[in-house]
Amino acid sequence: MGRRLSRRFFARPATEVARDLLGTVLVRPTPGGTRLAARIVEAEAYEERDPASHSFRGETARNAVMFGPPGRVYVYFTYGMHFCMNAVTGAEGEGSAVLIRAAEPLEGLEEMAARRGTDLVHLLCSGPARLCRAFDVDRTLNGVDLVAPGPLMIERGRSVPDAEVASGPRVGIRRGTERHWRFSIAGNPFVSPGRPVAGRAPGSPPTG
DNA sequence: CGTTGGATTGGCT
DNA sequence: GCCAATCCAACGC
Repeated sequence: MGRRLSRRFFARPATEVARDLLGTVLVRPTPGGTRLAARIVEAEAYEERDPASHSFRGETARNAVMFGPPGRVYVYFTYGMHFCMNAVTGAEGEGSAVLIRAAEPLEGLEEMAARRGTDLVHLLCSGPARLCRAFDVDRTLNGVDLVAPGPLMIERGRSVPDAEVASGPRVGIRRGTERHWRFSIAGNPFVSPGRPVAGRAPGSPPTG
């Protein structure tokens, strides 16, 4: 069992937290008694004054957790069927967070596979909604503290050197595409496939 | 109060 | 490559 990240780790700008979350370990003791764990390989930063962020137009019932203390999980529902999870960052009162997009399964793969309906390891947690599905994360976990013992935590892992960090435009957004706030471990096979971002020049290189 | 479209995914052409 | 699935927050009237 690793050591949990500190509150101070999350009390920084989302861009720094997103980059530093690479290599850390998402841990989920499930109600059934299994421990699920996966190493984060891809994350995106969303700041308050960021047209792509849910917090851009101020606090609402949906995004309230984003404006709360750092280190909690903000879970949202989208496309009528999917959940995605974020780690809240920055100071309390500031609406910023990091979307956790993909992870490399480490423990509890059998349970993840059952929940995901596939045995293919590279499809278990490679995508924000896939990750939530594999980890049984839904809106009932919204607001859970990631730095305290509980149903969802993030623990220290092997740190990832700058040379292994890739960055590029965030996935699936229409505004704020000029901010290259998607961070991933370069070449890691568990990074999500994503989708091309509108407005990119034809033939521009992949963003890793 | 009605409309719109989304930080996605998987299945089909 | 295209599109349906399926809910609901945000926004406009």
